[in-house]
Amino acid sequence: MPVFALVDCNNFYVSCERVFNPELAGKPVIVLSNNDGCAVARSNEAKALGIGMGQPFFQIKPIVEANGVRVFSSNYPLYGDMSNRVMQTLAQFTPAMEVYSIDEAFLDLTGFKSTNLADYAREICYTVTRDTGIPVSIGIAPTKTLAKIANRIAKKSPKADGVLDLTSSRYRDLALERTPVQEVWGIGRRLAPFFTSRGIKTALDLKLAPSWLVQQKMEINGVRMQKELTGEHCYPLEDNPARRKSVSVSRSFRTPVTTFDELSQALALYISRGAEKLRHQESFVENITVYVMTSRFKSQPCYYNSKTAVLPTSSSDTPELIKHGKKLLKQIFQSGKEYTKTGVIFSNLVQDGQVQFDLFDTVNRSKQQKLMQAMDKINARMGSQYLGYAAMGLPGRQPWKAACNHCSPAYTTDWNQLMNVR
DNA sequence: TCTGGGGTCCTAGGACCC
DNA sequence: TCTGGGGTCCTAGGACCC
Repeated sequence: MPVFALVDCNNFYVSCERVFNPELAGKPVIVLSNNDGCAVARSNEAKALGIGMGQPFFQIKPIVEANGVRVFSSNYPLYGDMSNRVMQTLAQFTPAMEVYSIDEAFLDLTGFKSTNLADYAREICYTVTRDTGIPVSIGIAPTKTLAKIANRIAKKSPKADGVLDLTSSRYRDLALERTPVQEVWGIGRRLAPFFTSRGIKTALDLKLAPSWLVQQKMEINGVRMQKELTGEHCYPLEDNPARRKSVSVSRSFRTPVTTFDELSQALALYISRGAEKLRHQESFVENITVYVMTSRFKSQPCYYNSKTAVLPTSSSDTPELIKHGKKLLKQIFQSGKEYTKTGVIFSNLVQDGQVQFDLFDTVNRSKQQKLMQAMDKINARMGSQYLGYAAMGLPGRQPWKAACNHCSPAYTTDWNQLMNVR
């Protein structure tokens, strides 16, 4: 029987802020999404005040002000770096692991029979907190879906106190009974009402539900989910992450943008970020999609338009991609609209050596690549955007740039922002 | 006034081919 | 009057995840 341990950081972004700001302990804290839009991480104290996941900041402002909730803009360089530290610590405890997201990892504990798994998990929790400052919870089970459920209870139940082992089938059904169906991994906001309206309200109900019903609604994924709930594993540990199959970059604007020039500057910046990601994983893009949109929350209908181009020769060259992107943007830009967002999606990625060359290509591609390598090197050392293209507009003169009114310092990734200890 | 961003997988259906 | 069958490939859209 395989054994999976799902390790999940508690209120991860908030915990990262607390590491460098210990006076936040015990206080309500939230971290906002990009552009200071929504609450995407909440301390337990903030949850207790009724602040929901993904709630717009302007809606919760009264609660924030009345209770002295500490607010942070999201600081992804910091969270990314803290995540790496947590993952490195976890790697010491298992022969194989899958980094599932910025704050979660599946550990393969198959064959750790001689060990008391719950004790071992507590040791992991202790070590991660000691070495990184981040508190974690652990759920253990023979399938990933059950490990997710175990983790959720480990986090919530005072009795479990951060660790729950469901490898023995004895308490499994009890755990499933205590798990609302919408909390099951793979049941989202569409499927949940479908099942609850048919009397399938808990994970246990879902496990026992007629398989034809689940299969009819969810196809192959429903079959797998029911099997996983019974303890038969269908999803293996993916310990060798493949390259991304697509790369996208988009941001909401601080205030709506109306001119082509500003829209085009923002797009150029996002394309250059995306091209960096491509080069980082040594991919070249074949299909480039550009889109624009206006607000979804206004009385007039939202305008959304996108256009895709197939490049004659796949590329990861920033200026070349900007040129293509601008051409696409021209085709979908309509004046008189208040744009709130633009973005680029790179799809059909190929690797070096698979690039299909255009017979009539006149570009010196190896020279191009050397230039990009040099630029990436300089930016890695001097800070991103140290070298950029004029097409992005000048730093300090990009009024569309997202709001970040509550940002903490990049404590661990920028020499100029190290912590001062007095 | 103010509502995030980046991914994956799956399927249906159309285009096209023999 | 009456017009096949079986593939593949691609795309758009829908669902989910964090």
